[in-house]
Amino acid sequence: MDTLETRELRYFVAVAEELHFGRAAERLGMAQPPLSRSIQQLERRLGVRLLTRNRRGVSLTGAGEMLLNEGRAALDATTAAARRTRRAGGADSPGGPRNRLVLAVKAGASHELLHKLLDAYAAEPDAADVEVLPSGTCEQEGMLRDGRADVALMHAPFNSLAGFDSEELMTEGQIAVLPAGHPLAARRTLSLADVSDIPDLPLARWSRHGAYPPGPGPEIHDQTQLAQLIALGRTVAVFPDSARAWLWTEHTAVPLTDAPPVVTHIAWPAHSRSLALAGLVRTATRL
Amino acid sequence: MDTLETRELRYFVAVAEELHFGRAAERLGMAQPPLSRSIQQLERRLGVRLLTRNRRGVSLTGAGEMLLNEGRAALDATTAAARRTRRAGGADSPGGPRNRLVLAVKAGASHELLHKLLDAYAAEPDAADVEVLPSGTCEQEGMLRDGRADVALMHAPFNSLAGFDSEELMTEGQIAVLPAGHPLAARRTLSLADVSDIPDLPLARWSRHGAYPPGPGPEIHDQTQLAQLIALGRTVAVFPDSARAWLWTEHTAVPLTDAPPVVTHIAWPAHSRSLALAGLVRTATRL
DNA sequence: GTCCTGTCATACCCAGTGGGTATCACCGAG
DNA sequence: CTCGGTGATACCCACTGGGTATGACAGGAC
Repeated sequence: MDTLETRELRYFVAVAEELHFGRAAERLGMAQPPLSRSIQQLERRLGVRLLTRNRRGVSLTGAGEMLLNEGRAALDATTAAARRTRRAGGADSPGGPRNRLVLAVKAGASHELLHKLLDAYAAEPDAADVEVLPSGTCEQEGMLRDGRADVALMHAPFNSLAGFDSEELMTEGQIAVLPAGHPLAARRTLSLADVSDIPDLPLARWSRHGAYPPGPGPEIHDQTQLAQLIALGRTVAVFPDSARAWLWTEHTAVPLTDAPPVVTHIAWPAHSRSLALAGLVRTATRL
Repeated sequence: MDTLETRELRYFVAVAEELHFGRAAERLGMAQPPLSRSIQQLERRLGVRLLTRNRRGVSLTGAGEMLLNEGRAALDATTAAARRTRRAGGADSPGGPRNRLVLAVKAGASHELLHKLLDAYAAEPDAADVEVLPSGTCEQEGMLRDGRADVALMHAPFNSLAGFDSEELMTEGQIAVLPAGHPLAARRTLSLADVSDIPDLPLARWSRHGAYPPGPGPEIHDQTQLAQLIALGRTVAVFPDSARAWLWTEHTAVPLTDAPPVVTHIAWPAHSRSLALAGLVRTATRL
């Protein structure tokens, strides 16, 4: 009577994202009429109009925006439940596979902390198997939310820790990475203003969801590309201190005086009760 | 194929909580056989054993524990989606009802901050209607999670802020509330050790989920009861400073030197995107 | 051992409904 | 006006979620 079914949420989110019943139905692998009817039933049961069907397409009402947002969260929680349950399965038989723990880390982030963590944890008695899952730019949050990962290394202020439990692991300053020959590379320190506005070295633009923000800088989608472009003297980048580990000889690192410090946290879903996770966190905070 | 339905989660959580198919079925308002079958289907689809059916009853496997925990979170998120969407409905027509915002507060907590907040927010242009929802001991978390509330005033370290976004509003010390005539009431300050072990004034035991922790103190379930018992010289209590507002003449408040400070936060679900909520939070942080 | 009891699983049936196809009603663009 | 494209309606069917009756099995009483 008043309990929303997962299917209904999936349908509504599809329609709300596409703002088009036909495309949404196609995405869902079904025909358009039953989808229309389903959404109507949903609106009736909630007693709320979710969409305004005007000539030429559909738009969201306030309640629709709310359901899109809350529904995504609920769907994530549901798929997370399925994923984590599957992952926990089979770990019951005493001689069987051990618990597994999926740790999401930013691809290309400092390996030093990660290595120390994994080594220290593996030495613990009853340690679970840790699978390291490299994630794209700031994708750790989504991975924790929908259960692809159980725990993540996050970097404030780039990742938002909102909605997770976390412990602080490390704080570091930031550096500008410049082509070795560039005049600014001779400076002992720089400010953000210095590097954000170098005429011949525009800041690179990272790919976000397949699109690029506007600007003069080159378009990149991975760190190697960026390193290459810096080495070629085409751009400059700002990184946490620990990025020094992968610099090339063609690169020069200069500390930034006014860049916000980068704080690495270990974060996990607040409701988690996994013993293996607790062990990993304990190990991490002791490092 | 791999998407868990809300119904399945509800069924499984019921069985996992009751550890008994018959009682779970009764609670769900259905017969036992379809429930059994449903759980079997769920196990097949997840490819994981969730329950061990041994002689005389049922127990949870590791995967079952995981699904109980994650499933509860998912169910909460789903009912929250429904509740919040219903609440947001009807606020679209320009002359219609305004947005409503449900604020959960600890029943009996300081009204001063709350009053200031409500007054200041009501003065804002485009302020939503704020419905204040008094909640039992530490129940604000559940209310935020399942959508009965949109935002809450929480008091660290009693409430856990894990899983929510929050802003700090106020910090206060704690006081011991003693019967006015008691010898210790003459002291200028006390320590926690002083009040936790007064032979003639055992600390009261709050009702939690209908049960009481063991101990010598009287059993209580609301603040008035407690005030009464203190006034009668039967017990002592520890409260935040702001509790001074409701003390009786038969009560004496003595500051505690070593009690952890109580920090009042305003907290909300991390994924929330409500404008009304943002306004309330903005008002609160400006107080 | 034989009951009896309490538990979950199986067998079978039925109705409700989710999904499909065909079609309509509507609106804006030419 | 017609046409293309949208969402809604009408109608049908198969599937499956739920019900009842019953089975299988383990413990406890004796």
